[in-house]
Amino acid sequence: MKKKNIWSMITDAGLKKTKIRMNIIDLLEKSNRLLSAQDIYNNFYEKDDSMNLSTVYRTLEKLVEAKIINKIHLEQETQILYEFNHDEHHHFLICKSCNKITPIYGCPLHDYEKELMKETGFMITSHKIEFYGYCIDCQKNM
Amino acid sequence: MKKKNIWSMITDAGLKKTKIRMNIIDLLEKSNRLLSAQDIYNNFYEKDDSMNLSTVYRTLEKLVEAKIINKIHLEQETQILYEFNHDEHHHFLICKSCNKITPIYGCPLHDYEKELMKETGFMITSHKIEFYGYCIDCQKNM
DNA sequence: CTCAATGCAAACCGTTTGCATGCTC
DNA sequence: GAGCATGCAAACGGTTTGCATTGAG
Repeated sequence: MKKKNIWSMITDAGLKKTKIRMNIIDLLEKSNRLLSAQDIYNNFYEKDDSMNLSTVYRTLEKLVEAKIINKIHLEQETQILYEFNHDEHHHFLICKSCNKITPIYGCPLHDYEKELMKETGFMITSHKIEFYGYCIDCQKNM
Repeated sequence: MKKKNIWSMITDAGLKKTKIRMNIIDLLEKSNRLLSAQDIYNNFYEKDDSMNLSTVYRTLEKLVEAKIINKIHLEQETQILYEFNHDEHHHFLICKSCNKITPIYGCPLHDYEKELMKETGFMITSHKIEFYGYCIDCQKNM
């Protein structure tokens, strides 16, 4: 994503433009996998960019509030993971063997939720699905 | 549940029969809500039954392994929760206002999983759904 | 008598917080 | 210059572990 676009995401959210925020958004946007705070910290640390774990956590918190990124809490993961928010509803396939996490777009719950709400009176506003199993590669090695 | 049945669940799992295990299974079986290790500890502590948090954790671990109870990791909960295993597939409705957790039986994902497996090649072995929203009582107070 | 179960204290680990300093607006 | 952002160190909170002791089979 262009630098200019990221800057404007930051200012549109009422946040101050700082190099750290810019870099973290950029990293998440380019990443093809979910990243933990520690992953992000390591990434910059390895490049000799000074970075502080607390700052990473505080930055991630702000970016989640601003809906620039999503916070993902998966059952089997000890760490909280983050992804760039592409504004597309999705869930995850999680391989129990290699831990690879694959997003899947599309969602089967729309009608079911309507039905559930009618039955229970509970007002459903969101949901979360995790699928567990084995990815193609791991199936081959089994 | 009868004491005898609980004793046999323990021995069937190859575990030694101890008062603590018996009591924890009994408590979970009688509880109408999910309990954390701390909840369980408190319950006995309040009754002046000596109890140790490490032991609670170790006992819960064993009982989960033995499939006598289920371990439930919910996104918004800081603590891991436990329930007696009634061997009925279910998910949870979670009220964002009062935090009440309501189990719902029945599941809409069966066909969808088949379809997903065909599309992706991923072998799905289990899944987890959490529904978030507002329970009837909290809707009234809104 | 043996090995699993328990109690206690300390460690663990991801995350959060208090406070002093730096930097954006 | 005001107030948000950052760095550092310490705290936090749920959970786990090491080790000595107890107790079930």
